[in-house]
Formats: sequence, C-alpha cells, structure tokens
Amino acid sequence: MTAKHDQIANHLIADILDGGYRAGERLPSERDLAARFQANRGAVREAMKTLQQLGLADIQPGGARVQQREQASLDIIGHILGRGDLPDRNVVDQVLVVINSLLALAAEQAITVATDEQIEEIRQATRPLYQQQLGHIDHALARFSLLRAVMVSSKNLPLQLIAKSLFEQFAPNMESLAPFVETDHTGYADYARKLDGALQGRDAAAVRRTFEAFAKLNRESLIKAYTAAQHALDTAANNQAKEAVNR
Amino acid sequence: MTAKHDQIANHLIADILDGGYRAGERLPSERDLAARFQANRGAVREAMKTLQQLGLADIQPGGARVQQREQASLDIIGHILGRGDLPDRNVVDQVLVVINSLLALAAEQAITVATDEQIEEIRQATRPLYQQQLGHIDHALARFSLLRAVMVSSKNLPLQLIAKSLFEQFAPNMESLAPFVETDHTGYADYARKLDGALQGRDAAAVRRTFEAFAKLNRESLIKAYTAAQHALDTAANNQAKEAVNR
DNA sequence: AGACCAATTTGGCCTGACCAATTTGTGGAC
DNA sequence: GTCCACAAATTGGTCAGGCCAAATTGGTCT
Repeated sequence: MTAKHDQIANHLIADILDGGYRAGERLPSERDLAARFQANRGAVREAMKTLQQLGLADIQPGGARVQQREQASLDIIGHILGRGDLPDRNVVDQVLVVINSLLALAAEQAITVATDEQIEEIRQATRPLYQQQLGHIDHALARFSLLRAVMVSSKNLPLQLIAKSLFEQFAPNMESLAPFVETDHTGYADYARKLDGALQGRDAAAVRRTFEAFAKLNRESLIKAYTAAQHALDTAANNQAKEAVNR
Repeated sequence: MTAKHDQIANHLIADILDGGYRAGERLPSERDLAARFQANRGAVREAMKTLQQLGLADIQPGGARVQQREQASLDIIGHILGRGDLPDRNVVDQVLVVINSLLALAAEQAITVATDEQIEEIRQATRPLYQQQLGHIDHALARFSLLRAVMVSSKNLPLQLIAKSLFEQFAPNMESLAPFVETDHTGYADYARKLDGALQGRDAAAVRRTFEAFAKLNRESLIKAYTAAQHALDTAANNQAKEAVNR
C-alpha cells in the first residue's frame, strides 16, 4: 500500500500532465484538496511539496499555480512515459537519443580516466552479449549492466546521476512494450566484440563509433516493437468494438 | 525569509553532504529533529520529504537512512557545488563536460529538426558575442541565451530539462568565481562567426566542431579563474593568520 | 476606468493525538 | 555462548483543530 500523500501526488500529477490543469492556472486550495481526497491537510501538503519539487507547481502563500512543462524537473519523464497504453513514442525516442549520447561521452571519459581494472570490468560486462540464446529480458539486463559499468568508470558524478535518473524512469515504463521487442542477438554480439577490442586498445574514437552503432540497433528494435504493439492494440480495440455491437 | 522546512532541509542536506551522516546510517527520528530545530514535526516531515526526493534519504516506517551519493537525484549537484568557499573544481569540470556534450547533441538535433525561423533565432543569439567590449556578466548571459536557444530548438524535452537543471544549479554557484574570470572576447567572437556559418549551411559536423572549441575556451577560462581565486584565498588566509599572531 | 483599502482566502506552522509497521530489548531454549 | 521467539518501545503516516502572515479578492471612493 503506497502512502496516501503519494497517491494524492500521483493523482494531481496525472491531472496536470493530462491537461486537467493548464500552465498558469490556479490549483485548488490545500483545504479543498483535502476534502476532495478525504485526507488531512498535512497529507495534501506533502503531496503539494512533491509537485513543487517536480517543478510542476509553484506554490506560494495565496495559492499554488501550475508551471510550464519546460520548467519541470527531469523526474517528470517517468510520469510522462507512464500515461496511456504505451509510452509516448516521441519521448521514448528523445530519451534514447540522450542516453546514447551520454553513454558515448561516458565511454570517452572512462577510456581516459578509468583504471585498467575498471576497463577490465567493462569488458567483462560485454561478455554476456556474445550469447545468442539469452532471453529478451536477460539480454536487456546485460545491456544495462554494461551501461552501468561504463557510467561508473567515467567517474563523472553528474553524468552518473543523469543516466541513473533517466534509466530508472525509462525501464519500468517499457514493460508494456517488452512483449513486442525482438532482440537482434547477432547484431549485439558483433557490437560487443568491436567494443571489447576498442576498450582493450583504449581507442576512444572506435569506442564512440561502436556505441553509435549500438544506439542504431536499439532504435530500430524499438521502432519495430512500436509498430507491432500498435497493431496489437488496434486489433484489440476492434474486437472490443465488435463485441459491443454484438450485444 | 525562507520557509522553515527549507531551512531544516538545507541544514540536513549540508550535514549529509559534509559527511556528518554517512551512507547507510540512521537519521535521527522526526521527533528528535523537531526538537533539535525547535520546529513542528510537520515542518520536519516536509524537510525529510525533500531529502527523500533528492535521493539523499530512504525514509520508511521504523526510521530513515542516508543513501549513497550515487543514488541521489541530479538536483544535489547544486548543493554539492554550494559547499566551501569555492565550488568543487572537479565537479565543476564534470558539469561542464556534460553540458558541453549535451549542447553538441542539441545542436545536432536542432539542425535536423528545427525550422528556419528557429535556426535564425539561434543565429541571432550569436550576435552579441561579436562585441568585444561586452562586460563579463553580459557576455556570460549572452552565452547562456545562445545555449538556451539551441536547447529549445532541439525539441528534445529530456535534453531541455537536463540542461535547465544543470544550468540552474551551476550558475548561482559560480558567482564566487566570477570576479576572477577573464573573458576571451576574441576567441568567443571567432567561435560565434564559425557557428553562424555552420548554422547557415546546416552543417552538423561543423556545428559540433565549433561547440567543442567553445567548450575548450570555457574550460581554459575556468582553470585560470580557479588558480587566481585560489591564490587570492590563500593570501587572505595568510593575512588573517598574521593578524592573529600580532594580537 | 483606475487607485485604494478592508475582508476573505490561502499557505506556513503549531499542539496533541492515534495507528500500524519496524526496530529493539529481553528472556528462554539449545 | 548463540540463536530465536516474543513483548515493549520507537518511528513514520495520518488525523483534528487552530493561529498567523501574506496574498487575493471585491467593493468603494476618486
């Protein structure tokens, strides 16, 4: 059971993100919200604090107002992805672009500052990707731990924090898409081999190129998954409509 | 007058970041903290909520525990930079590396997706950098609005949010360093001209190269400023020591 | 209209209290 | 001495009702 103030916060966040309250508009007073959610004002207060820290609301004595989405914190991405049946395709693509760029940067940094032991750790993390028979989920997990190893070795705190934040908001929201993802084992194995070699030689340019290829692979797989998922959803909707007619 | 719960939160954040509470350690109970800060438990509660959202504390029934810094939110960077006389040099450098990388990415995206009007806007933003007599602050502001124009034109929400967050945490903490910064007007003007040309031709590679040069300029200027500031601080400390001896 | 002022609303904070989950202390069994 | 079960104390989550200062609102006078 999630805490009440979190429920309230999530409800309000969804309302704002769905356009129930537009930017600049006044939010109901804490007393109103308390009555509406059948909660104490303290609980509402904590929920509002969440909204404020997400940059969704500007809360001042006299009243709270909704802020522009561009003013929000990075932490709203998860909430944005969580709406609807499938995560918003554009936003997913945007997140991927950023993650991949940061990954390339991290690799670059790692190659210059990481110890031999850490390079070895990253190389170890590429090993599971050679396996052709790895399950979808396991393969994804293997890719993530590779990502993580690179980030840690970059020794760049903001970089790590951004990657962690993006990833943690991204991963749980991709589950609805997971059944439609087909992993290109051969492609990833190829990439893993090249990365391994580039790491061994501490060849920054080669590493960057490999990660770019990696990004391409991810993106293509995502696009396919989306078309498949969309198709499945559409037919499901059709069936429901037919059933409704038959009644 | 800042709100009480913010004062409490800031105090606790500083304590944690300064090592007063180590990772894994238990934080005092809300009731204890309330007594310590002569505040109500509700106020402490909101402060704790802040810590939780910053990823600094894991708070559960039974007690709150300090989390690893690597588990924190991106929003702690500002607090980390705010400690001490000067912002931590390594962290500043790390932030710059990330911002510059994101800037290059944004420019790349902008060139492919931005409308002609937006490209024109970015080009307009380069204009002030031609002026050799611009004050340090004004010059910095001009660079920032250029940065902002590029970010907006990228039309990548997570990218914008990250840049905004990093920048807003970065800028206010660099004030202590501002007096020691010397702006290389000629260098920036050169860079602005090249960027302008690359934008006009929508030449992605050229844009990226320009931003890399830009990054180099910024970094060198920062290094100089740090050595100057450090020197000033050291002599000030020496003078104080001498005075103490003379008494 | 526009400027000014009082009444109301709103967020910030406080006291005191109850519950459920967790932690901690205690005793006994092995 | 070690380990485990059980009770007691602690802790976070929530609630009720109330006061204050700042902001908003609405009416009034110019």
